[in-house]
Amino acid sequence: MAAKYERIANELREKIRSRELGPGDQLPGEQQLVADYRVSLPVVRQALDVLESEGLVDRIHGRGTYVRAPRQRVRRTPERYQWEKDRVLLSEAQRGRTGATEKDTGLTMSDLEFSARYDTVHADEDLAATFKLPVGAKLLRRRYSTKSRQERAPISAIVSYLPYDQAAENPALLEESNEPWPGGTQHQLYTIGIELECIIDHITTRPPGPEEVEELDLRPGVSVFCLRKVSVSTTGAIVEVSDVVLPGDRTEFVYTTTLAPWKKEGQR
Amino acid sequence: MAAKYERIANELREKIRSRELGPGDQLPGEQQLVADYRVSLPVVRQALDVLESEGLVDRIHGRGTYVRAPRQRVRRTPERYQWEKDRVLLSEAQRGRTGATEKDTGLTMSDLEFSARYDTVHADEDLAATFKLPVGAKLLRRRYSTKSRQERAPISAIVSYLPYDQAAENPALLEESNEPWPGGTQHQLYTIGIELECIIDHITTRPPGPEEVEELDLRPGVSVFCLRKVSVSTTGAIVEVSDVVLPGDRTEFVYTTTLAPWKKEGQR
DNA sequence: GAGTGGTCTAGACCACTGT
DNA sequence: CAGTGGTCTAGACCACTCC
Repeated sequence: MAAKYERIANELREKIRSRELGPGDQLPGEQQLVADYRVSLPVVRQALDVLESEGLVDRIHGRGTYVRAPRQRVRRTPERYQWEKDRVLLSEAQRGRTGATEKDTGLTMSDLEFSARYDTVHADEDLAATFKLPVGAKLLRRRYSTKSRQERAPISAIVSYLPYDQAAENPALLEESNEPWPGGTQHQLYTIGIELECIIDHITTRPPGPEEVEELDLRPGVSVFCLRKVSVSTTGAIVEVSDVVLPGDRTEFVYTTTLAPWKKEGQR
Repeated sequence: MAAKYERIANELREKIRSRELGPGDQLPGEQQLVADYRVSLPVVRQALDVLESEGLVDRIHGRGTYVRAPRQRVRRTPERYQWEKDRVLLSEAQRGRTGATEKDTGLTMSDLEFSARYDTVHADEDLAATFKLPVGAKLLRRRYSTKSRQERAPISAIVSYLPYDQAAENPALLEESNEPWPGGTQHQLYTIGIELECIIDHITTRPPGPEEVEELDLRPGVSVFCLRKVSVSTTGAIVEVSDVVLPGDRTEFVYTTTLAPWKKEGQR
């Protein structure tokens, strides 16, 4: 009852799972499969479409179809937030020496190409709800892009929002030409008297749009992580919201929850 | 230079993004598009394949192609871990009354269909590294499935691993017939003298296999979240590892990181 | 039954990668 | 150059949904 393309996909998938075809191995050519299974070319291609969308194979034009190897994931932990906060109180020279991206990647400042674009937008329903501001509230939008100079590997694309009136308290914060700001956003907030109490991470996943496939160099079938970072000040106000899009096959989030001890004895 | 199917996909995508076609709206039929764009049927279908894999449209056999509406996401926060820990010290009657799944969903015990299967496996490289045990170490594997009795909606599929020798200290823990255990895993660990110090969540995403598409009722293009939960006892030992697979379009993780205050004054 | 999407054939021609 | 995947045509027939 199963469709022919499903049968072919199933058999090839089984060979991959059983390691008969290991990572990096080449699959039979399309014409070979046409002959093996006595079907037409589009059917074979449809079967390979399935495997590609499951992330099992890579198709390389002019070379062949290969079993995809799992990718090395970059770990992202919330420890960076405390690290960033502690850095705010250092001298400007110390703050300028290195940023959070360098800490993550181990690259130095000179390896990185950094760009920032500022503009103002009005809060849509979603942002308004997150900020607990009315729809249409004026926001400063800051878009950051960091790339490695060597490889054309894009490291991250970040969109950050600040309530406009809050940012305007220090006019220097409205100028994109001041980027990269030594000490980052937490230091920028510090210049207008804001200390962060906590940061709330919201993690979702979704398929990428075509721009993101281009930008993040994603293979077919790979989803992206969306991290929405909500920063809360010690006064309880929501002072920044930022959205980070990360490649789903190269990222891992790690969060540790410490539990309060039982009051009474509980050991045997 | 763009392929015909890409042009069609781009135009339709633009209509969806601009809200000219809103969630739930029907797209033109395939034959209609064939006529509109003067291309063959497979080209139109290829364009729709693209939009489907981007999660923008649903294709319903015999009815039509519709703009997909975003799904309501279920929030998952680590507060449940503390809640589970506190519950361990309650009486058996109190523990039996409700479990973590009910807390999440608001459903009652009688609405839920619970099943558990136990067996033993040997640690592969991945599990061995997580447990910090040698490869091949004996593990008790416990697979849980919880479904709502009304809808055929599967709520979660969980695989949990315990070091076998550790679990064997209380023979009752080796019997799947004792499930559902009042008070859950943390109470089970309590019976062998283990108190949890912290739980470490590792979050990744990947495309689903065909079984998961079936099991979780996933639409094409939707990835799954994989949550690996590592439980550490107060003695520093890794006492449980569990893997949870969640639908990527219906799940959101929320983690709050509280930051230590600056020692000196930092307000203006 | 009318309308819709799902599968399949048999072939053509183009574009990219390697030697 | 040979070998490989990428795009496309012009049809045929089946399967599902709704009236």
